[in-house]
Amino acid sequence: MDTKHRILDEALTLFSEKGYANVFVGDIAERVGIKAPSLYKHYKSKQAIFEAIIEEMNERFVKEAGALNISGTDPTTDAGIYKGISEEQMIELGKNLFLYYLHDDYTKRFRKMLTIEQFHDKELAAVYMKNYYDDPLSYQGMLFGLMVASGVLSTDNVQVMTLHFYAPIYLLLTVCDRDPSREEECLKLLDAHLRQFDKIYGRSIG
Amino acid sequence: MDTKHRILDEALTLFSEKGYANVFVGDIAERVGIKAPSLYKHYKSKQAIFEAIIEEMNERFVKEAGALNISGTDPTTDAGIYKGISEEQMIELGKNLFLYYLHDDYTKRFRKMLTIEQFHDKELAAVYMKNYYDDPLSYQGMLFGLMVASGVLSTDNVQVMTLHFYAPIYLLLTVCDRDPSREEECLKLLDAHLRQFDKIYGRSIG
DNA sequence: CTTGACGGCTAATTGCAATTAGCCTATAAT
DNA sequence: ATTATAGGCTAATTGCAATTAGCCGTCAAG
Repeated sequence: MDTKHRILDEALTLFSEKGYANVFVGDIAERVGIKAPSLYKHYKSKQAIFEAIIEEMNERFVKEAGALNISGTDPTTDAGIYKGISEEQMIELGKNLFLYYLHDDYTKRFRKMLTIEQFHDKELAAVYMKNYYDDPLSYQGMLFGLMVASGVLSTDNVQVMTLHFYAPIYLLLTVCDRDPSREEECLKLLDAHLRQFDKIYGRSIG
Repeated sequence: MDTKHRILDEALTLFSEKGYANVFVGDIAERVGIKAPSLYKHYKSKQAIFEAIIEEMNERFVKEAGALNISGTDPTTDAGIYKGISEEQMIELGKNLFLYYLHDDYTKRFRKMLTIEQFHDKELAAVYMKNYYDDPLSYQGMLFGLMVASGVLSTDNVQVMTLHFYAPIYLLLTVCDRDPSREEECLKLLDAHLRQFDKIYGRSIG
Protein backbone atom coordinates (compact mmCIF):
# COMPACT_ATOMS: atom_id res chain seq x y z
CA MET A 1 0.00 0.00 0.00
CA ASP A 2 1.45 3.38 -0.92
CA THR A 3 2.01 6.14 1.61
CA LYS A 4 -0.94 8.20 0.46
CA HIS A 5 -3.24 5.31 1.16
CA ARG A 6 -1.55 4.30 4.39
CA ILE A 7 -2.23 7.79 5.69
CA LEU A 8 -5.96 7.38 5.13
CA ASP A 9 -5.91 3.99 6.73
CA GLU A 10 -4.07 5.03 9.87
CA ALA A 11 -6.04 8.26 10.13
CA LEU A 12 -9.30 6.34 9.98
CA THR A 13 -8.11 4.03 12.74
CA LEU A 14 -7.17 6.95 14.96
CA PHE A 15 -10.26 9.02 14.19
CA SER A 16 -12.46 6.05 15.01
CA GLU A 17 -10.74 5.56 18.34
CA LYS A 18 -10.31 9.12 19.54
CA GLY A 19 -12.30 11.40 17.29
CA TYR A 20 -11.00 13.91 14.78
CA ALA A 21 -10.17 16.68 17.24
CA ASN A 22 -8.16 14.45 19.53
CA VAL A 23 -5.91 13.08 16.83
CA PHE A 24 -2.84 15.13 15.92
CA VAL A 25 -1.35 15.00 12.48
CA GLY A 26 1.82 13.91 14.22
CA ASP A 27 0.02 10.83 15.52
CA ILE A 28 -1.04 9.86 12.04
CA ALA A 29 2.42 10.49 10.66
CA GLU A 30 4.05 8.43 13.37
CA ARG A 31 1.89 5.43 12.58
CA VAL A 32 2.69 5.74 8.94
CA GLY A 33 6.37 5.99 9.82
CA ILE A 34 7.03 9.52 8.64
CA LYS A 35 7.13 12.99 10.21
CA ALA A 36 4.16 15.30 10.37
CA PRO A 37 5.29 17.82 7.73
CA SER A 38 5.71 15.01 5.23
CA LEU A 39 1.99 14.38 5.37
CA TYR A 40 1.52 17.65 3.59
CA LYS A 41 3.22 16.25 0.50
CA HIS A 42 0.15 14.04 0.19
CA TYR A 43 -2.73 16.04 1.63
CA LYS A 44 -3.32 19.74 1.83
CA SER A 45 -4.51 19.65 5.44
CA LYS A 46 -5.81 17.51 8.25
CA GLN A 47 -9.32 18.36 7.10
CA ALA A 48 -8.45 17.12 3.61
CA ILE A 49 -7.46 13.76 5.07
CA PHE A 50 -10.81 13.53 6.78
CA GLU A 51 -12.62 14.37 3.57
CA ALA A 52 -10.63 11.83 1.61
CA ILE A 53 -11.73 9.16 4.09
CA ILE A 54 -15.36 10.08 3.60
CA GLU A 55 -14.95 10.02 -0.12
CA GLU A 56 -13.21 6.68 -0.15
CA MET A 57 -15.93 5.27 2.06
CA ASN A 58 -18.59 6.47 -0.33
CA GLU A 59 -16.86 4.60 -3.12
CA ARG A 60 -16.61 1.47 -1.04
CA PHE A 61 -20.26 1.57 -0.17
CA VAL A 62 -21.17 1.75 -3.82
CA LYS A 63 -18.79 -1.08 -4.66
CA GLU A 64 -19.89 -3.24 -1.78
CA ALA A 65 -23.59 -2.54 -2.06
CA GLY A 66 -25.11 -5.94 -2.21
CA ALA A 67 -22.28 -7.56 -0.31
CA LEU A 68 -24.99 -8.62 2.12
CA ASN A 69 -27.19 -10.23 -0.50
CA ILE A 70 -26.96 -13.93 -0.94
CA SER A 71 -26.46 -13.61 -4.66
CA GLY A 72 -24.35 -10.51 -4.43
CA THR A 73 -26.29 -9.21 -7.39
CA ASP A 74 -29.75 -7.72 -7.39
CA PRO A 75 -32.58 -8.15 -4.89
CA THR A 76 -34.94 -9.64 -7.45
CA THR A 77 -32.56 -12.54 -7.90
CA ASP A 78 -32.19 -12.79 -4.14
CA ALA A 79 -35.93 -12.91 -3.69
CA GLY A 80 -36.06 -16.01 -5.85
CA ILE A 81 -33.52 -17.64 -3.59
CA TYR A 82 -35.31 -16.52 -0.43
CA LYS A 83 -38.51 -18.23 -1.52
CA GLY A 84 -37.12 -21.56 -0.49
CA ILE A 85 -35.26 -20.36 2.59
CA SER A 86 -35.23 -22.51 5.72
CA GLU A 87 -35.19 -21.43 9.35
CA GLU A 88 -31.50 -22.14 9.62
CA GLN A 89 -30.83 -20.14 6.48
CA MET A 90 -32.85 -17.24 7.85
CA ILE A 91 -30.80 -17.28 11.01
CA GLU A 92 -27.63 -17.43 8.94
CA LEU A 93 -28.82 -14.40 6.98
CA GLY A 94 -29.22 -12.33 10.12
CA LYS A 95 -25.95 -13.53 11.57
CA ASN A 96 -24.10 -12.70 8.41
CA LEU A 97 -25.58 -9.24 8.33
CA PHE A 98 -24.43 -8.76 11.90
CA LEU A 99 -20.99 -10.27 11.46
CA TYR A 100 -20.33 -8.31 8.30
CA TYR A 101 -21.08 -5.06 10.03
CA LEU A 102 -19.18 -6.14 13.12
CA HIS A 103 -15.98 -7.50 11.66
CA ASP A 104 -15.42 -5.84 8.33
CA ASP A 105 -12.50 -3.72 9.36
CA TYR A 106 -13.09 -0.70 7.21
CA THR A 107 -16.82 -0.68 7.87
CA LYS A 108 -16.28 -0.99 11.57
CA ARG A 109 -13.82 1.86 11.87
CA PHE A 110 -15.91 4.06 9.64
CA ARG A 111 -19.02 3.38 11.71
CA LYS A 112 -17.25 4.29 14.92
CA MET A 113 -15.89 7.44 13.38
CA LEU A 114 -19.32 8.44 12.12
CA THR A 115 -20.76 7.80 15.54
CA ILE A 116 -18.30 10.23 17.05
CA GLU A 117 -18.32 12.85 14.33
CA GLN A 118 -21.94 12.81 13.20
CA PHE A 119 -22.96 15.91 15.12
CA HIS A 120 -20.18 18.07 13.68
CA ASP A 121 -21.75 18.12 10.34
CA LYS A 122 -25.32 17.72 9.15
CA GLU A 123 -24.06 15.80 6.17
CA LEU A 124 -22.36 13.17 8.30
CA ALA A 125 -25.50 12.66 10.33
CA ALA A 126 -27.33 12.09 7.07
CA VAL A 127 -24.74 9.53 5.95
CA TYR A 128 -25.09 7.75 9.27
CA MET A 129 -28.85 7.57 8.99
CA LYS A 130 -28.74 6.38 5.44
CA ASN A 131 -26.18 3.65 6.14
CA TYR A 132 -27.55 2.35 9.41
CA TYR A 133 -31.25 3.08 9.26
CA ASP A 134 -32.86 3.91 5.93
CA ASP A 135 -30.86 1.66 3.66
CA PRO A 136 -30.92 -1.47 5.81
CA LEU A 137 -34.61 -1.05 6.52
CA SER A 138 -35.59 -0.37 2.96
CA TYR A 139 -33.43 -3.09 1.48
CA GLN A 140 -34.42 -5.71 4.03
CA GLY A 141 -37.97 -4.47 3.83
CA MET A 142 -38.06 -5.08 0.13
CA LEU A 143 -36.70 -8.60 0.50
CA PHE A 144 -39.12 -9.37 3.29
CA GLY A 145 -41.96 -7.96 1.19
CA LEU A 146 -41.12 -10.43 -1.53
CA MET A 147 -40.84 -13.23 1.01
CA VAL A 148 -44.26 -12.36 2.38
CA ALA A 149 -45.68 -12.38 -1.14
CA SER A 150 -44.22 -15.83 -1.72
CA GLY A 151 -45.48 -17.13 1.63
CA VAL A 152 -42.17 -17.68 3.39
CA LEU A 153 -43.01 -15.01 5.94
CA SER A 154 -46.32 -13.75 7.15
CA THR A 155 -47.33 -10.37 8.53
CA ASP A 156 -49.77 -7.57 7.92
CA ASN A 157 -47.09 -4.92 8.36
CA VAL A 158 -43.83 -5.53 6.58
CA GLN A 159 -42.30 -2.31 7.84
CA VAL A 160 -42.74 -3.23 11.47
CA MET A 161 -41.60 -6.77 10.84
CA THR A 162 -38.43 -5.40 9.26
CA LEU A 163 -37.95 -3.13 12.24
CA HIS A 164 -38.32 -6.14 14.53
CA PHE A 165 -35.67 -7.95 12.53
CA TYR A 166 -33.20 -5.13 12.25
CA ALA A 167 -33.48 -3.07 15.46
CA PRO A 168 -32.07 -5.79 17.74
CA ILE A 169 -29.23 -6.37 15.30
CA TYR A 170 -28.43 -2.68 15.40
CA LEU A 171 -28.63 -2.48 19.17
CA LEU A 172 -26.40 -5.49 19.71
CA LEU A 173 -23.94 -4.03 17.23
CA THR A 174 -23.66 -0.82 19.22
CA VAL A 175 -22.96 -2.90 22.31
CA CYS A 176 -20.12 -4.75 20.60
CA ASP A 177 -18.67 -1.53 19.23
CA ARG A 178 -18.44 -0.14 22.73
CA ASP A 179 -17.29 -3.27 24.46
CA PRO A 180 -15.85 -5.99 22.25
CA SER A 181 -15.55 -8.27 25.24
CA ARG A 182 -19.33 -8.68 25.15
CA GLU A 183 -19.28 -10.06 21.65
CA GLU A 184 -19.96 -13.62 22.66
CA GLU A 185 -22.89 -12.63 24.84
CA CYS A 186 -24.30 -10.56 21.99
CA LEU A 187 -23.95 -13.37 19.49
CA LYS A 188 -25.92 -15.67 21.77
CA LEU A 189 -28.65 -13.11 22.16
CA LEU A 190 -28.61 -12.49 18.43
CA ASP A 191 -29.14 -16.17 17.80
CA ALA A 192 -32.04 -16.27 20.22
CA HIS A 193 -33.51 -13.16 18.62
CA LEU A 194 -33.36 -14.64 15.13
CA ARG A 195 -34.93 -17.92 16.22
CA GLN A 196 -37.70 -16.05 17.95
CA PHE A 197 -38.17 -13.83 14.89
CA ASP A 198 -38.55 -16.91 12.75
CA LYS A 199 -41.06 -18.38 15.16
CA ILE A 200 -43.09 -15.19 15.13
CA TYR A 201 -43.10 -14.37 11.47
CA GLY A 202 -42.29 -17.74 9.94
CA ARG A 203 -46.00 -18.46 9.82
CA SER A 204 -49.19 -16.51 10.33
CA ILE A 205 -49.67 -14.32 13.37
CA GLY A 206 -52.95 -12.74 14.28
CA MET B 1 -30.41 29.93 38.34
CA ASP B 2 -27.00 31.04 39.57
CA THR B 3 -24.08 31.55 37.24
CA LYS B 4 -22.29 28.42 38.33
CA HIS B 5 -25.26 26.35 37.33
CA ARG B 6 -25.95 28.29 34.15
CA ILE B 7 -22.44 27.47 33.02
CA LEU B 8 -23.09 23.75 33.32
CA ASP B 9 -26.38 24.10 31.51
CA GLU B 10 -25.02 26.06 28.56
CA ALA B 11 -21.92 23.91 28.39
CA LEU B 12 -24.02 20.77 28.20
CA THR B 13 -26.07 22.26 25.38
CA LEU B 14 -22.97 23.16 23.42
CA PHE B 15 -21.14 19.90 24.10
CA SER B 16 -24.18 17.95 22.97
CA GLU B 17 -24.35 19.90 19.73
CA LYS B 18 -20.70 20.15 18.77
CA GLY B 19 -18.70 17.90 21.03
CA TYR B 20 -16.28 18.88 23.76
CA ALA B 21 -13.31 19.68 21.56
CA ASN B 22 -15.27 21.97 19.26
CA VAL B 23 -16.66 24.14 22.01
CA PHE B 24 -14.48 27.00 23.23
CA VAL B 25 -14.74 28.28 26.74
CA GLY B 26 -15.54 31.63 25.16
CA ASP B 27 -18.64 30.09 23.55
CA ILE B 28 -19.88 28.90 26.89
CA ALA B 29 -19.15 32.23 28.54
CA GLU B 30 -20.92 34.14 25.79
CA ARG B 31 -24.08 32.12 26.26
CA VAL B 32 -23.97 32.70 29.97
CA GLY B 33 -23.43 36.40 29.33
CA ILE B 34 -19.96 36.75 30.78
CA LYS B 35 -16.40 36.72 29.42
CA ALA B 36 -14.26 33.62 29.21
CA PRO B 37 -11.85 34.42 32.07
CA SER B 38 -14.79 34.89 34.43
CA LEU B 39 -15.63 31.24 34.02
CA TYR B 40 -12.51 30.45 35.97
CA LYS B 41 -14.02 32.04 39.04
CA HIS B 42 -16.44 29.10 39.02
CA TYR B 43 -14.52 26.20 37.53
CA LYS B 44 -10.85 25.38 37.51
CA SER B 45 -10.77 24.41 33.86
CA LYS B 46 -12.81 23.41 30.84
CA GLN B 47 -12.26 19.81 31.81
CA ALA B 48 -13.67 20.54 35.27
CA ILE B 49 -16.86 21.84 33.66
CA PHE B 50 -17.18 18.62 31.74
CA GLU B 51 -16.65 16.56 34.85
CA ALA B 52 -19.19 18.58 36.78
CA ILE B 53 -21.76 17.81 34.08
CA ILE B 54 -21.07 14.11 34.37
CA GLU B 55 -21.37 14.28 38.12
CA GLU B 56 -24.59 16.23 38.07
CA MET B 57 -26.01 13.74 35.60
CA ASN B 58 -25.12 10.87 37.87
CA GLU B 59 -27.06 12.53 40.65
CA ARG B 60 -30.04 13.11 38.41
CA PHE B 61 -30.08 9.51 37.30
CA VAL B 62 -30.19 8.37 40.87
CA LYS B 63 -32.93 10.84 41.73
CA GLU B 64 -34.98 10.08 38.65
CA ALA B 65 -34.55 6.33 38.72
CA GLY B 66 -38.04 5.03 38.58
CA ALA B 67 -39.37 8.07 36.73
CA LEU B 68 -40.41 5.62 34.07
CA ASN B 69 -42.35 3.36 36.40
CA ILE B 70 -46.06 3.78 36.61
CA SER B 71 -45.98 3.99 40.37
CA GLY B 72 -42.75 5.92 40.51
CA THR B 73 -41.77 3.70 43.38
CA ASP B 74 -40.53 0.16 43.24
CA PRO B 75 -40.94 -2.47 40.54
CA THR B 76 -42.76 -4.89 42.80
CA THR B 77 -45.55 -2.38 43.21
CA ASP B 78 -45.49 -1.74 39.48
CA ALA B 79 -45.83 -5.40 38.78
CA GLY B 80 -49.09 -5.47 40.68
CA ILE B 81 -50.36 -2.66 38.50
CA TYR B 82 -49.13 -4.29 35.31
CA LYS B 83 -51.11 -7.45 36.06
CA GLY B 84 -54.28 -5.78 34.89
CA ILE B 85 -52.74 -3.80 32.07
CA SER B 86 -54.68 -3.41 28.82
CA GLU B 87 -53.35 -3.21 25.28
CA GLU B 88 -53.77 0.56 25.23
CA GLN B 89 -51.97 0.85 28.54
CA MET B 90 -49.12 -1.27 27.26
CA ILE B 91 -48.82 1.00 24.24
CA GLU B 92 -48.87 4.01 26.51
CA LEU B 93 -46.10 2.51 28.57
CA GLY B 94 -43.84 2.17 25.55
CA LYS B 95 -44.71 5.60 24.27
CA ASN B 96 -43.99 7.18 27.60
CA LEU B 97 -40.65 5.45 27.79
CA PHE B 98 -39.85 6.81 24.35
CA LEU B 99 -41.17 10.32 24.94
CA TYR B 100 -39.41 10.62 28.25
CA TYR B 101 -36.08 9.78 26.68
CA LEU B 102 -36.84 11.94 23.67
CA HIS B 103 -38.07 15.12 25.25
CA ASP B 104 -36.63 15.37 28.71
CA ASP B 105 -34.28 18.18 28.02
CA TYR B 106 -31.44 17.28 30.29
CA THR B 107 -31.60 13.60 29.39
CA LYS B 108 -31.63 14.38 25.71
CA ARG B 109 -28.62 16.67 25.75
CA PHE B 110 -26.71 14.31 27.97
CA ARG B 111 -27.44 11.38 25.69
CA LYS B 112 -26.22 13.29 22.64
CA MET B 113 -23.10 14.34 24.46
CA LEU B 114 -22.40 10.78 25.55
CA THR B 115 -22.90 9.61 22.00
CA ILE B 116 -20.21 11.99 20.81
CA GLU B 117 -17.79 11.61 23.66
CA GLN B 118 -18.15 7.95 24.54
CA PHE B 119 -14.99 6.82 22.76
CA HIS B 120 -12.76 9.35 24.50
CA ASP B 121 -13.03 7.59 27.73
CA LYS B 122 -13.73 3.98 28.69
CA GLU B 123 -15.77 5.19 31.60
CA LEU B 124 -18.14 7.20 29.44
CA ALA B 125 -18.71 4.24 27.17
CA ALA B 126 -19.61 2.25 30.27
CA VAL B 127 -22.07 4.92 31.40
CA TYR B 128 -23.65 4.92 27.96
CA MET B 129 -24.08 1.16 27.96
CA LYS B 130 -25.50 1.11 31.44
CA ASN B 131 -28.00 3.89 30.75
CA TYR B 132 -29.16 2.80 27.33
CA TYR B 133 -28.68 -0.92 27.26
CA ASP B 134 -28.19 -2.79 30.51
CA ASP B 135 -30.47 -0.80 32.78
CA PRO B 136 -33.44 -0.52 30.42
CA LEU B 137 -33.20 -4.17 29.47
CA SER B 138 -32.83 -5.42 32.99
CA TYR B 139 -35.52 -3.18 34.43
CA GLN B 140 -38.01 -3.82 31.65
CA GLY B 141 -37.00 -7.46 31.69
CA MET B 142 -37.88 -7.75 35.33
CA LEU B 143 -41.27 -6.15 34.82
CA PHE B 144 -42.00 -8.33 31.83
CA GLY B 145 -40.92 -11.37 33.79
CA LEU B 146 -43.53 -10.57 36.40
CA MET B 147 -46.11 -9.93 33.71
CA VAL B 148 -45.36 -13.30 32.16
CA ALA B 149 -45.72 -14.93 35.56
CA SER B 150 -49.10 -13.31 36.00
CA GLY B 151 -50.24 -14.26 32.51
CA VAL B 152 -50.46 -10.81 30.94
CA LEU B 153 -47.67 -11.64 28.53
CA SER B 154 -46.54 -14.94 27.17
CA THR B 155 -43.15 -16.08 25.94
CA ASP B 156 -40.56 -18.74 26.58
CA ASN B 157 -37.72 -16.21 26.51
CA VAL B 158 -38.24 -13.04 28.48
CA GLN B 159 -34.86 -11.65 27.55
CA VAL B 160 -35.55 -11.79 23.83
CA MET B 161 -39.06 -10.45 24.32
CA THR B 162 -37.60 -7.50 26.19
CA LEU B 163 -35.10 -6.98 23.42
CA HIS B 164 -37.95 -7.00 20.91
CA PHE B 165 -39.71 -4.37 22.97
CA TYR B 166 -36.77 -2.11 23.61
CA ALA B 167 -34.52 -2.32 20.53
CA PRO B 168 -36.98 -0.58 18.19
CA ILE B 169 -37.54 2.13 20.77
CA TYR B 170 -33.81 2.68 20.98
CA LEU B 171 -33.35 2.70 17.22
CA LEU B 172 -36.17 5.18 16.65
CA LEU B 173 -34.74 7.34 19.37
CA THR B 174 -31.39 7.54 17.63
CA VAL B 175 -33.20 8.58 14.46
CA CYS B 176 -34.98 11.43 16.25
CA ASP B 177 -31.78 12.55 17.92
CA ARG B 178 -30.14 12.93 14.54
CA ASP B 179 -33.05 14.40 12.70
CA PRO B 180 -35.83 15.87 14.82
CA SER B 181 -37.88 16.52 11.70
CA ARG B 182 -38.52 12.79 11.51
CA GLU B 183 -40.12 12.69 14.91
CA GLU B 184 -43.66 12.32 13.64
CA GLU B 185 -42.70 9.49 11.32
CA CYS B 186 -40.93 7.77 14.20
CA LEU B 187 -43.88 8.14 16.53
CA LYS B 188 -46.13 6.47 13.98
CA LEU B 189 -43.74 3.62 13.55
CA LEU B 190 -43.38 3.37 17.31
CA ASP B 191 -47.12 3.04 17.66
CA ALA B 192 -47.23 0.32 15.02
CA HIS B 193 -44.34 -1.44 16.72
CA LEU B 194 -46.05 -1.43 20.10
CA ARG B 195 -49.35 -2.70 18.69
CA GLN B 196 -47.54 -5.46 16.90
CA PHE B 197 -45.57 -6.29 20.04
CA ASP B 198 -48.81 -6.60 21.94
CA LYS B 199 -50.27 -8.84 19.28
CA ILE B 200 -47.22 -11.08 19.36
CA TYR B 201 -46.65 -11.38 23.07
CA GLY B 202 -50.07 -10.44 24.42
CA ARG B 203 -51.02 -14.09 24.29
CA SER B 204 -49.24 -17.36 23.66
CA ILE B 205 -46.90 -17.77 20.74
CA GLY B 206 -45.40 -21.10 19.78
C1' DC C 1 -17.40 52.65 57.70
C1' DT C 2 -14.32 49.33 56.31
C1' DT C 3 -12.91 45.02 54.91
C1' DG C 4 -12.84 40.90 52.52
C1' DA C 5 -14.71 37.73 49.41
C1' DC C 6 -17.25 37.25 45.32
C1' DG C 7 -17.63 37.71 40.65
C1' DG C 8 -16.87 40.47 36.74
C1' DC C 9 -13.46 42.71 33.22
C1' DT C 10 -9.20 43.64 30.09
C1' DA C 11 -4.88 42.55 28.90
C1' DA C 12 -1.26 39.36 28.92
C1' DT C 13 0.76 34.78 28.69
C1' DT C 14 1.32 30.13 27.47
C1' DG C 15 1.38 26.22 25.06
C1' DC C 16 0.37 23.32 21.72
C1' DA C 17 -0.55 21.68 17.24
C1' DA C 18 -1.22 22.80 12.30
C1' DT C 19 1.11 24.39 8.75
C1' DT C 20 5.01 26.49 5.92
C1' DA C 21 9.91 27.17 4.48
C1' DG C 22 13.57 25.45 2.76
C1' DC C 23 16.72 21.81 2.15
C1' DC C 24 18.17 17.01 0.65
C1' DT C 25 18.08 12.39 -1.76
C1' DA C 26 16.68 9.16 -5.00
C1' DT C 27 14.83 7.97 -9.07
C1' DA C 28 12.87 8.17 -13.51
C1' DA C 29 12.36 10.51 -17.80
C1' DT C 30 14.75 13.24 -21.51
C1' DA D 1 24.43 12.75 -17.91
C1' DT D 2 21.11 16.10 -16.46
C1' DT D 3 17.26 17.43 -14.47
C1' DA D 4 12.74 17.51 -12.59
C1' DT D 5 9.76 15.45 -9.43
C1' DA D 6 8.32 12.91 -5.57
C1' DG D 7 8.66 12.46 -1.01
C1' DG D 8 11.26 12.78 3.14
C1' DC D 9 13.48 15.79 7.01
C1' DT D 10 14.49 19.74 10.44
C1' DA D 11 13.59 24.05 11.86
C1' DA D 12 10.63 27.87 11.87
C1' DT D 13 6.18 30.20 11.94
C1' DT D 14 1.44 30.95 12.90
C1' DG D 15 -2.59 31.05 15.06
C1' DC D 16 -5.73 30.03 18.17
C1' DA D 17 -7.74 28.94 22.46
C1' DA D 18 -7.00 27.91 27.42
C1' DT D 19 -5.52 29.91 31.20
C1' DT D 20 -3.34 33.48 34.41
C1' DA D 21 -2.50 38.23 36.19
C1' DG D 22 -4.09 41.83 38.06
C1' DC D 23 -7.58 45.31 38.51
C1' DC D 24 -12.33 46.96 40.00
C1' DG D 25 -17.08 47.41 41.91
C1' DT D 26 -20.55 45.56 45.11
C1' DC D 27 -22.28 44.08 49.15
C1' DA D 28 -22.73 41.71 53.51
C1' DA D 29 -20.61 40.98 58.03
C1' DG D 30 -18.26 42.95 61.79
